Amino acid sequence: MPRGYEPEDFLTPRDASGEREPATEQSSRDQVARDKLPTTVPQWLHKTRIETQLLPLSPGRSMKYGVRNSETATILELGKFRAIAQEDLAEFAYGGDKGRIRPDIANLMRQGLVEMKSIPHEEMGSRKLLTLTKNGHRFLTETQSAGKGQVLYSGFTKPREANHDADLYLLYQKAAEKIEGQRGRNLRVVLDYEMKKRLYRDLAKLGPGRVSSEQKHLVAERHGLQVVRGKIPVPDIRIEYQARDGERARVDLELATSHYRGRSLAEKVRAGFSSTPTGRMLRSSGGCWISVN
DNA sequence: CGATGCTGACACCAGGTGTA
DNA sequence: TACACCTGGTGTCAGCATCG
Repeated sequence: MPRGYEPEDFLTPRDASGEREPATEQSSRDQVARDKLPTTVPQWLHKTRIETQLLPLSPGRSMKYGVRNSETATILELGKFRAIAQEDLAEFAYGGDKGRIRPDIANLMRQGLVEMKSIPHEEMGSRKLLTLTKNGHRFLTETQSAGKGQVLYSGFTKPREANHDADLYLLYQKAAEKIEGQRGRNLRVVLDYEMKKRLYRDLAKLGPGRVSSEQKHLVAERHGLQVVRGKIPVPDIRIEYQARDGERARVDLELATSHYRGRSLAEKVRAGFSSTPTGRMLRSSGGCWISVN
């Protein structure tokens, strides 16, 4: 089911110049693919094939890339979440069709746009995670494939963080389903990295030394956050969207992993975040609750 | 009385910003 | 680029309250 962005939100000079394929030329296979594309992918991506040439990162030959619509959608998802488990991507982005995801991933890896690693996992032993490479990041940036203001990430971090990022993708899917059930649209993903970056920048602007409680409250409020016991807890992921009535709305979500201590979780709850069980529990129980701030 | 859950304190780590 | 300083995250231990 396509969800989210309006095509005009993502019009690039290429789109405006009419290079987009006419809808009438869509094959039935493309129609099937459209129905299974990731939830955060703009609809026009279902119809395009991007061929672009990127300047070399270092002196040498420039690289020319040929990427199918479904592949662009896939790297866009990877850019938004930094790391996604291959099986989760197959389930949500390809409707469980592993036969379709394999050639896409192979093509992206062959072109050096995507990287795959087997990351150790506490509960699952290990799992195959995918992430964008630097070239993949440049590809999305220069083709303007992501929406306005959508921050993209590339490269693996530490194993625990990579697993955490991958779990957030599952969490997002659950929440997005609920938001769209309430007629929310134009969903945008904000990870904690981005929120912390903005938050700390504003706190740093207040100058050296101790920040007063009042100043902290003002900064937190500006970012849609709350001060809890002198701290500003940042949610793992924020989903910004357009609510049914047209108003901008957001949902802050926290992934409650097994190592979470009572106090930490209590602070998050006080700060108004929604909580959900670990990735595996998400998969088995489907449990997730959402509160709109 | 023991199990359980919550909380405080502490240490260490990672990531961000500002500055020299 | 290195460093200092800030933040939150994570892990451990211990004390306290509650419950069966």
